[in-house]
Amino acid sequence: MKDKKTSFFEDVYAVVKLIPKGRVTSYGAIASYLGSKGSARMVGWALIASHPLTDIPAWRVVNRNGLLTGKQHFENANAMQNALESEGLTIIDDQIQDFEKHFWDPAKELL
DNA sequence: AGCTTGACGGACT
DNA sequence: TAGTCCGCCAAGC
Repeated sequence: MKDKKTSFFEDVYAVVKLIPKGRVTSYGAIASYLGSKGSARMVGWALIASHPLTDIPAWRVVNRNGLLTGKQHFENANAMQNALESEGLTIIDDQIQDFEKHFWDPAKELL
């Protein structure tokens, strides 16, 4: 469709919504899956716009270090960590433990 | 119309 | 190994 209005955002939302419970992914992984690898910032920017949507489990998206860098953008920084722990994850000092074990790569899992 | 910032990531020193 | 710089793309000022 010429209406390529398919904003980078909508694409990000679709992937984030597909993240299974108890799993997490990184901005770069999503960006790479979308084809805009290198523009991980855009993914984060899109998630900011996803705030009012509340249908986007943005808390399942962290940086490649498994660090909750974006918790600051949530209404309550504790909400992000709490949500992840509620899904069976362990977070210490805003860092996900065994992050690689819970890592969910759309380019592989979603494929 | 141009500069700065920003939920990142990778490369370089 | 750790610290620093540059690059990506869009929005705000």
